[in-house]
Amino acid sequence: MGIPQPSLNRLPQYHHYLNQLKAKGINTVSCSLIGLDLNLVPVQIRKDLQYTGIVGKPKTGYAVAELIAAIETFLGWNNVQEAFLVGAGNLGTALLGHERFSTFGLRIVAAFDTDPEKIGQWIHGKMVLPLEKLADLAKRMSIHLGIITAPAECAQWIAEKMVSGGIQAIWNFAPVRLNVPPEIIVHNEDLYSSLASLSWKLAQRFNIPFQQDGGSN
Amino acid sequence: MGIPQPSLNRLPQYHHYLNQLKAKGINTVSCSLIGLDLNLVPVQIRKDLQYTGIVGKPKTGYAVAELIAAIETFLGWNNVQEAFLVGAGNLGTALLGHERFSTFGLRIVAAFDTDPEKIGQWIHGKMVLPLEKLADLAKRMSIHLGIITAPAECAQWIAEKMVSGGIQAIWNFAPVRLNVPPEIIVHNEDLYSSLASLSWKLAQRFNIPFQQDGGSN
DNA sequence: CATATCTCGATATTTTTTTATCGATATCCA
DNA sequence: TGGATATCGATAAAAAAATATCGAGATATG
Ligand SMILES: NC(=O)c1ccc[n+]([C@@H]2O[C@H](COP(=O)([O-])OP(=O)(O)OC[C@H]3O[C@@H](n4cnc5c(N)ncnc54)[C@H](O)[C@@H]3O)[C@@H](O)[C@H]2O)c1
Ligand SMILES: NC(=O)c1ccc[n+]([C@@H]2O[C@H](COP(=O)([O-])OP(=O)(O)OC[C@H]3O[C@@H](n4cnc5c(N)ncnc54)[C@H](O)[C@@H]3O)[C@@H](O)[C@H]2O)c1
Repeated sequence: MGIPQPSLNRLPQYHHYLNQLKAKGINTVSCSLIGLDLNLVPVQIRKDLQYTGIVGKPKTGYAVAELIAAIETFLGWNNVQEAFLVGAGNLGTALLGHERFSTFGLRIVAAFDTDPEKIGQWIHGKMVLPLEKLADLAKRMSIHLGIITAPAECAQWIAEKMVSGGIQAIWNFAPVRLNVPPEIIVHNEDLYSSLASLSWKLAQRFNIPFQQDGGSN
Repeated sequence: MGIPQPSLNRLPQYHHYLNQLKAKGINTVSCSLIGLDLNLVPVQIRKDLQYTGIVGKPKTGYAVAELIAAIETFLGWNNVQEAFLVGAGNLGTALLGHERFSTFGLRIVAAFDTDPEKIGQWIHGKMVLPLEKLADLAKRMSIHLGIITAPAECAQWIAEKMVSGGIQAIWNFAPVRLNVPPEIIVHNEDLYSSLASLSWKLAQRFNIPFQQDGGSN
C-alpha cells in the first residue's frame, strides 16, 4: 500500500471541503486554513495531500482547482466504475437512489435480488434482475465492482457469485467478513462498528466511570 | 480513551461472529479459531477482548455466551439509547426500517424533516415531525443521540438544533465535518471515504501505474 | 530593496497500534 | 497418573501513523 489507509480516508473530506471553497470563489488555500476548518493539524494535511502528487507554493499554499483535480485523479474518480448491487432492500434502494455517487466515479448499473416480487421492478431507474444472471452479465459487461446490501446470511454466497463473474472489488454492507481469494479487494462498510464507538462513548459518559477519564478529549 | 479506536471497531465483528457460533450450538471458542475465521491474528483478538474485561481459560478459550454478554455490556448495548433521526430521505428511510439496530442498543423513536410532504407521514412505524419541534422534544424526552441523514448543506444547522436540544452524540451521515462544542461526540459515517479506498485500489489495479513511486505494494 | 512573515517540504520524534515472545495453566490422552 | 499440547495473559518488539521541528522559498510591507 503506497498510502496509509487513514490518509486515503481523509482525502474525500478534503475534496468535499475544497469544493465548498471553490463554490465560494476562493481559489487558493493553505494547510493551516484547511486544518482550522476541518479540525486537523496542518502537517497531517500536508502529508496527505503530498500523496496525490500536488505541490504547493510557500506562503501561498495550493491552487484549489488543481488540488481538487489532483485528488480526483489520484482516487480514480475520473474514469467511472460501473457496479452491480445485490439486495434491493432498504439500504440497497437508498444507494441506488444516490445520484451523487457518480461524482465519485461510481455508477450502479443494475440491481439483483432473489425475491420474485422485487425482480422486474425498476428502482430509481435501475432494473432489478434475478441473481442467477449476475455472473454472466458481469462477465459480458466487464463489471469489476459489486455492492452487497443483502442479509448477512447470504453475503458469502453472493460474494462467490460475484467472484465467479469476474468481479474484482466488493463493497460489503453486510456485517460479515467475506471469504474470497486474496486478489479480490473487499471493503466492509460496517455500520455497527460506527454505532459501537458511539454507544460506547455515550455509555461511558452516562455511567460516570469512577474518575472522569481525564476529560482530555 | 481507554481503548484504541480500531479495537472498538472490531468488537461488533466479534459479536456478530460469536452469535453465529452460538446459533450453531458451539459454546466455547479460542482466539485462534476466531482468527482463522475472521482473518485476524489471535494476539490481536485476545487484546481486543481483554478490554471487555472477560477472562479466558488456557487451552479452552472463552465461553461464547459470556463473551457475547461481555461485549454487549462493554459497548453499552444493554441499556437502549433512544435517538432522533433528521432527514427522512433515502438513507434516513433505510435506517428507520432497520429493525436490527435494536439489538445494538439503538432505537430510533422519531424522524424529522423540513419537507411539508414528508411531515406527518409514517415511515416504518415512525412519525415524521417538523424540524422545529426537535429541540423541544429532545429535551422533554431526554434524547441524547441524533442521527443526521439530511443534505450536507443543512447538516451544520441541524447539528446546532440538536445541541440546543441537549443531544450529546451525533451520528452524521452527511459528508461534512460538524462544528460543535467539544463535549459533543460526533461520529462521521462517511461512505465516500470507503468508496475512495475502494476506487483507489481498483484504479491502482487497472492503471498498472508506470511504477514510479517504488510500486512496492 | 531589504526584511519580516508565512507556508511548504523534508526529516526527526513521539505516540499509537500491531505483532511476536514466553511462562503459566487447563485439558487431553497414553 | 504424568507428559504433551493448546491457549491464555503479560510483556517486549516492531510497524504504522500522528505530530513536531527546521531550513528554504514566496509574498507582502515598509
Ligand atoms: N438498512 C440499514 O440501515 C442497515 C444498516 C446496517 C447494516 N445493514 C445491512 O445491510 C444489509 C441489507 O439491509 P436492508 O435493511 O436493506 O435489508 P432488507 O431486508 O431491506 O433488504 C435485503 C434485500 O436482500 C434481498 N435478498 C435476500 N436474500 C438474498 C439473496 N440470497 N440474494 C440476493 N438478494 C437477497 C431481499 O429480497 C431484500 O430485497 C443487511 O445485511 C443489513 O445487516 C443495513
Ligand atoms: N443515499 C445514499 O446512499 C447516501 C450515501 C452517502 C451519503 N449520503 C448522504 O446522506 C444524506 C442523505 O442522503 P439521501 O440520499 O437520503 O438524500 P435525500 O435527498 O433522499 O434525503 C434528504 C432528506 O433530508 C430532508 N431535508 C432537506 N433539508 C433538510 C433540513 N434542513 N432539515 C431536515 N431535513 C431536511 C429532505 O426533505 C429529504 O427528506 C446526504 O447528506 C448524503 O450526502 C447518502
